[in-house]
Amino acid sequence: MNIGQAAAATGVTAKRIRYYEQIGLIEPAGRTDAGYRHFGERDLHTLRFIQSARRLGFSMPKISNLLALWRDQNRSSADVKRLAKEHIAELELKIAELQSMVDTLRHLSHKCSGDARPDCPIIASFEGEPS
Amino acid sequence: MNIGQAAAATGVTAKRIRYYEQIGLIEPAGRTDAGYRHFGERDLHTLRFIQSARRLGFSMPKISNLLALWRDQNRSSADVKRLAKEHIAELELKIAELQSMVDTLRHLSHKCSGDARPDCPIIASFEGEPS
DNA sequence: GCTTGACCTTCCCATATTGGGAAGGTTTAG
DNA sequence: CTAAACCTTCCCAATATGGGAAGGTCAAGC
Repeated sequence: MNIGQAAAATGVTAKRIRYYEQIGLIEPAGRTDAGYRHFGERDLHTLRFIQSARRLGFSMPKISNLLALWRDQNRSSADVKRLAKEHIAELELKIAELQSMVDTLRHLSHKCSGDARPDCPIIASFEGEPS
Repeated sequence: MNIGQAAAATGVTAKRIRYYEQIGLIEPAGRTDAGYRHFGERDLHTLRFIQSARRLGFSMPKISNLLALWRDQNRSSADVKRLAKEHIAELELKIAELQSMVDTLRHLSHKCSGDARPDCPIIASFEGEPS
């Protein structure tokens, strides 16, 4: 199976597969005599694993950790759970930051008449002291 | 006032001030005979404006729009409010994505025993069909 | 007046994670 | 055999910023 077929089978684009190989996230794929990469079931499995983790917002280094645990038959589920909890904490921190922005903007927006006049508390707040 | 003092006065690093000038977000600063940039109150005001908008998560192109409205005495507050609302919508979309990740991870994490055994629903879910 | 340290300048490189595309080789179907 | 559809590597792009090098300038102390 060549890279295009592997991409179609896993949802990971060919570009990304090459990139993952380049940064060492995955093992270099085997090559045909002509230099084409070829992928087996095991490779597809790994790519699907990466795709799943990526959808949950894990960064490349974290995915690398998860892959290592995945391959480690002697892992403890506690290790996996810890990584997951750390990631949850980071996501929630980010959410809180974004929510704080939304709250501020909603508040300002609520006070803005939104008509043809130029006066606007949103713009005005940007002029004020850096809070 | 030179760039270091302007940075201290506004919270925008010297590096960022130069970058903002380079991409055309702000007007090129005046120069001394020796080539040093110098900044006046008006410049500081602009930098503080940018800093405020940045803290609310606006991207550079959006800040550019906001600056244009700020300088436009004939703006309508409706225009500002529209930009704000669009930005709120984007932030909330991002929040929803992150929250969805958190929910999934919490669910998986809840089912993970987190002990010394290797079995882990989190890892297992990454192996499954790409949902 | 000179030295020294703290500034300033521009230029290049790096980040993380892709996507786009060019130039050129390979495979496959007709 | 040809044409299309692949594949390869390499370079450039994006965001918004930081780091650092090489070199010029300014201000303070001696």
